[in-house]
Order: sequence, then C-alpha cells, then structure tokens
Amino acid sequence: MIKKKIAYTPLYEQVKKDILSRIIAGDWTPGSFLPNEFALADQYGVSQGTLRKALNELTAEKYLVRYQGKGTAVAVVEEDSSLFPFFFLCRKDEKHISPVSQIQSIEKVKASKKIALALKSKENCDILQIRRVRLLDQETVINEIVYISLEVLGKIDIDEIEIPNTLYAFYQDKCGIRIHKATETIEAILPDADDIKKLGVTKNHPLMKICRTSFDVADNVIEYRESKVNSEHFMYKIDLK
Amino acid sequence: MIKKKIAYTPLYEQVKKDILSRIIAGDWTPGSFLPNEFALADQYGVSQGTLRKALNELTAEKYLVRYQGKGTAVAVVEEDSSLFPFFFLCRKDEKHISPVSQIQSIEKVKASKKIALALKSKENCDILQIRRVRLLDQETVINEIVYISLEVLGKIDIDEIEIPNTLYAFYQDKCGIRIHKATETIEAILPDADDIKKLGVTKNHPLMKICRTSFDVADNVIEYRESKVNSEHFMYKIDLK
DNA sequence: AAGTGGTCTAGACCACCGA
DNA sequence: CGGTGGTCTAGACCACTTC
Repeated sequence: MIKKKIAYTPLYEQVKKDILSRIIAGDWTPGSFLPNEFALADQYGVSQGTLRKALNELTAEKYLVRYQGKGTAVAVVEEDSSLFPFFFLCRKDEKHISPVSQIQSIEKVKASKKIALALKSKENCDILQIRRVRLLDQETVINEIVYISLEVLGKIDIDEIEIPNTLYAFYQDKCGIRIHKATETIEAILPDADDIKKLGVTKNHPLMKICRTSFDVADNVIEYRESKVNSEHFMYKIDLK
Repeated sequence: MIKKKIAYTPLYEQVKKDILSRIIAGDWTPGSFLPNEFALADQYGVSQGTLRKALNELTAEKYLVRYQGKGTAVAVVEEDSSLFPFFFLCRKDEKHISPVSQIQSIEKVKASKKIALALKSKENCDILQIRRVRLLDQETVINEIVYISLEVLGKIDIDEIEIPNTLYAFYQDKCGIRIHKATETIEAILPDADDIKKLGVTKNHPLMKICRTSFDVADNVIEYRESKVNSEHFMYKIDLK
C-alpha cells in the first residue's frame, strides 16, 4: 500500500468539507434538518462516531445547530443573534438599549475606487448604497452608510426593498446569504457637516468611526459600512477570550 | 440505583472540572506536561476516549496545548501571543508595527472609589499604579495608566520590579498568574492637559479611550487599565467570527 | 414507544516525536 | 524504536423530544 505522507486528510475532515459545501450550495437551507447520524454515516460510508465528529465541529463553527432528541439543522441567523448583535454598543450606565433604524435613502450607485476596494469588486460596478441613522433610547447616535455588493447578492428590485432593523436578517431571508464573519476597525474622528446635522453635535465633539466589512460563508464580501457614533452616552464593548 | 434526573453531569465534565481545578491550583505549572492519556484515564477510572474529550475541550479553551507524539502541557502565555497581542492597534496602511513601552512612574497607592469598583476590591486598598506611554514606530500614540490589584498578585517589592513590554508575561513569570480573558470598552474623547503634553496633540484632536479589565482563570480581576490613543495613524482592528 | 442526539467503552491502527 | 496523541470503529446505554 502506498503511503500518502503529504496529503493525508482525516476522514472526518473530508466528510466535514463535503457537508459544508452542501450547506453553502444550498442543498440544505437554513432551518432545515439533516438526515440523522446513522443515515448520514451510511451515505459517507463512515462510522457514526466519525460523522459525529464532523457534525460537532460544524456545530462549533456555527454552521449547524443540534437538538437532542430532534435532529441536526442548518443554523439560522436570528434577529437578536449573539453573533451579530446590534454592534457592540451599550449604555455607559449598563442599562438595556432598544435600537431603531431610520432609512434616509436607498440608491443604486457606481462604486468609487475606495468602496470597490473595500467590497473586493471592480471600480464603477453597481452597488446598493443605504444611508441611515440609528437611534438608541430615542437618541440619534449613529450616522451610517452601508454599501452592499450586488455581485453576490444578485439582482434586487430597489423599489420593493423592505429593510428590517438588521440587514443580516434581510440577506438571509431574501437572498439566502448568511453573514459568517466580519472585520471592524475603530478610530476617533471629528464630525463632518452631515454628522453635525444628523447627530446634533458641535464641531469639536469627538465621534467613533467604525468600519465593518462583512463576509459570507464562502468569504465573499457582502457589505461594507461606515458608522459614525456619538459615544457620549454609549460605548463600544467587547469581550476577549 | 437512584436516578439523578436533575443534577446529571457527564463523566467527561467532571473529569474536565477536576483537571482545571488542578491547573488553577498549580499542581501542574504552565509549560509542564500532564501524564499521558492512559495514565490519566486510569487515575480517574474512565476510558481513554472520555478523558480525551475532557482534554480536547480544555485545549479548545486554551488551558492546555497538545503535541502529537510528545504529550499534553499546560498552556503558556507567550510574549507575542495571539490571545493578547499588543492591543488591537494597527497602522492604517497595514504595515507591521513594533511597540515599545516607556514607564513614567510606578507607585503603590490607595484605590479610589472608581478604581476599587473596577478591580472588584475595597476602597482604599493598596494597588499598584503604573503610568506609561507607548510608542508605535517611534511615535508616541498611547498614554496609559494601569491599576494592578495587589490582593491577588501578592506582595511585590516595587523597587525590584522589571516591567517587560507586555505586563501579561510579567504576571505569569513573576506571579504565576495567567490572564485568561478581558473586557474592553471604547469611546471617543477629547484630550486632557496630560494627553496633550504626552501625545503632542492639539486640544481638539479626538482620541480613543480604551478601558480594559483583565481576569485570571479563576475570574479574579488582575488589572484595570485606561489607555488614551491617538488614532491618527493607527486604528483598533478586530475580527468577529 | 420510537427516534433522535449525547455519552461511554474497548480496542485497533496511524502519524508524529525523540532517543 | 517505543511512547505519545490522533483517528476510526462497533456497539452499548442514556437523555431528550415527539407522538
């Protein structure tokens, strides 16, 4: 027997990769249940234990959800998901907040050089640009522009768009796309004229500028957003583990 | 046999908890190797597979490190650990940075009400206060005060302290304490007189104020630090998964 | 009661490390 | 080479959900 010293991959890795590709391909849609462990193990010709390891790792990576006594389902991004809560903003006095969005405009525009770079697409390609402000406890604290790649998201009829409070739910429900990871950068800036007007701050009032790039499970960039935040009563909070 | 319906805990959870307590107690010090799987399984009277599950979970939680062919060791916090890198600051042009610390003062002081609260200790208790600035690429960008709880850290001779670039390595090497998790909050502020002097900025130049509380494996607060950062050339960057 | 995932075992073999 | 962790199997039993 020939030993493959270099390209050895465990069985459970191969199974895992195949199951993941079927989730990405949409063979099993978010919320639907997979066959049970023994059936799947049979399909792949491995033991239950090996298949189980693949499923457990995919569960740890948030692709699947397992319910004892019921079955294994493809994960759904919830409106109040712990993965992507409403930013990481919280009140300085630790009280609970109730976020609200107010859309200012939705336009289909051509990508500038900077935005094209952020979305990893070509300059002048079509993108969706959403301007909105976000309120926390009746106070306007976020002035935000969201740039959405139409390459991956497919054709959308702008006039028919209903934007919910979280865009992530929209991507999943209307486009079948799951946001899987994101990168954020934060810096301190002074407000521009638009910020001063919308957030009602003075010209020397410091703001946080938070730029987020969001990716789907296949690592495509889905959206890029720049949020300018009045951190007078709210702050960005994060746990490092 | 009596069925414990309510308080059922799997064997591997019990084993895991016991091993963790022995790590925290210092039975096995950071860097030392545990007995092999079969020996440990025998000690606990469980099968190798069950013990293995306990070890693997502790490895996932960064308490242990496993080396195929060598053994299982208690994790060590490295100077350049990915767990606690030098903040999450990076240059806006994405180039690599080389951080340097300049200590301004080290004093033993009494905790104010605010600091006592942050350290979860009593007002007026003894704490160590370190003022320092941090340079990135020869530029002074961080003005920082670190408050260290002496309750947990034990007695330290202030005059003999050698502070390395990262305090975390100091805690581990000198005090045997591992920082296991932390919480950070970020807000935008304007500089005070001290910031203006040390960071060389104008009075309307916005800064990021980053407050971090660090915990050891037993959830004791080890330190609280407030860092004021000039985000002109550097920004806070984080990956969300 | 039937079906699911969760735990646990015992044993086999493989890949990796260091002497 | 022996010892370690890593993978894989087959089978047993338990806990939870649903009918």
